[in-house]
Amino acid sequence: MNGSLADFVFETLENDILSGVYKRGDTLTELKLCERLGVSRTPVREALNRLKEQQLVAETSSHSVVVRGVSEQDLADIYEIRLRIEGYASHLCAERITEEQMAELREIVALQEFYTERGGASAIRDMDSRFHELVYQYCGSEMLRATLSDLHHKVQRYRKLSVEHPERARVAVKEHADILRALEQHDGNAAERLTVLHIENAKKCIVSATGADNK
Amino acid sequence: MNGSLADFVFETLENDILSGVYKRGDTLTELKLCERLGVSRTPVREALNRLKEQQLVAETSSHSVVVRGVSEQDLADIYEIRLRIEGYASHLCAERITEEQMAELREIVALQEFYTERGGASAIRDMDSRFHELVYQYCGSEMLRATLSDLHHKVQRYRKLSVEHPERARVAVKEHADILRALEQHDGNAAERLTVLHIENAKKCIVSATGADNK
DNA sequence: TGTGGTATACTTGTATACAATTATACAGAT
DNA sequence: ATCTGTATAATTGTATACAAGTATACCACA
Repeated sequence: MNGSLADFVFETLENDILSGVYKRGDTLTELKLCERLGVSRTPVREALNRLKEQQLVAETSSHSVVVRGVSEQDLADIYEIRLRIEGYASHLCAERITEEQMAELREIVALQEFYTERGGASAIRDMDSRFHELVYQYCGSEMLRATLSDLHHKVQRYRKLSVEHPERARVAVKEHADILRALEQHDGNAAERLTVLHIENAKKCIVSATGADNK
Repeated sequence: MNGSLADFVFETLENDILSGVYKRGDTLTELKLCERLGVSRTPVREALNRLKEQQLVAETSSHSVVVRGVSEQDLADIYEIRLRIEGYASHLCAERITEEQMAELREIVALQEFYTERGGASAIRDMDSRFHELVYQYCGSEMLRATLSDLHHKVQRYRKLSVEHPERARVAVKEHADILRALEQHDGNAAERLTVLHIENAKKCIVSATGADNK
């Protein structure tokens, strides 16, 4: 482990919340967490504050912290938001991306193809995440990057728990390759259209897997 | 003052950053802030962490905190994002809003009209904020609420510093009244269209005022 | 049995002490 | 003069002590 204790506590609690160790409505008290994790209150407080910012926990009127989690409805809502802005990010990215940055993206997609053939769920997820994060980064809008990164991160955490869909993985990597080509040609419209399609498909897959629905 | 010291420190630093007391690139050290504000490191650390989450400061590789602020480019980017999702929020709101919630919104718009006639820049801004925040809340999507609230808050902080535009205030309140009517009739499409228009106009105004541009 | 009040324990907010890491300044060598 | 190594100072990470507020349990009383 390399990061700070606050990072460690944050990641532990994040996992515990998303994997159901703590259920929605449970209340977290600093001292009990200290005892369980073997650290002092300072890193625990920092972790709790970060969880608050990320909406994974909420604060009651009397300053106690209760678990909120990410509901299936949240997940559906996140996709609805991404549908409306992630295409724009790809559009900007196509207009602004440099050759050096393109090389990085190509590398990621190649690796993703490799792991999809070879099998390796966590590596596939990693490559998937990195592809999206790089597009967010190279779109040149820091606000867009921060917003999308936050939403994407929430989905990733959720997906980590669900069973992977090998068929979806194969299609997803192909969709990434399509987007890559559009970025390569600096074709903003195509990149946007293909990205929206990609999100729509991802949404369908995860919504049918979890049973969440927006209607 | 009612909130915690951490709140106080956060608000103070937020204002100081946006009003130029601290300029982009300045490095903030905990101890100096403690001395200046007369509090201990604990609330200062919490405030700095919140500023990090909000991208108002950034952390260097060696854990020191440097001011980032909200650039005019950030502002333009925020409007581009809001253009793409705030209409959706209004659409959902129109479909889901209750009569009780409508009453609240009516009250806000009435007050905004009152202050616009009477003059009172800060009250007008307050009502404007509250109108938008209520729509975010009543759209029923917590993810959308959190995302838009964050973006809107960033803009508000920025606007607090710029000179008010009396003409724009008059038009804005009229646009709110139009949106209100669409919500009243549960007409999602109209609410969406009018909201996009509202954001477009707000963007034009603030972009021309600050000189920021997206092209 | 139910209600109100008080003492107690619990929990969070804040300050501070200590440890570990990182930056700075200065002396000596080349 | 510049570079390098080391000692020192500055800064952050973590733990803990103390204060203030909040909830809880228990008892007296109606």
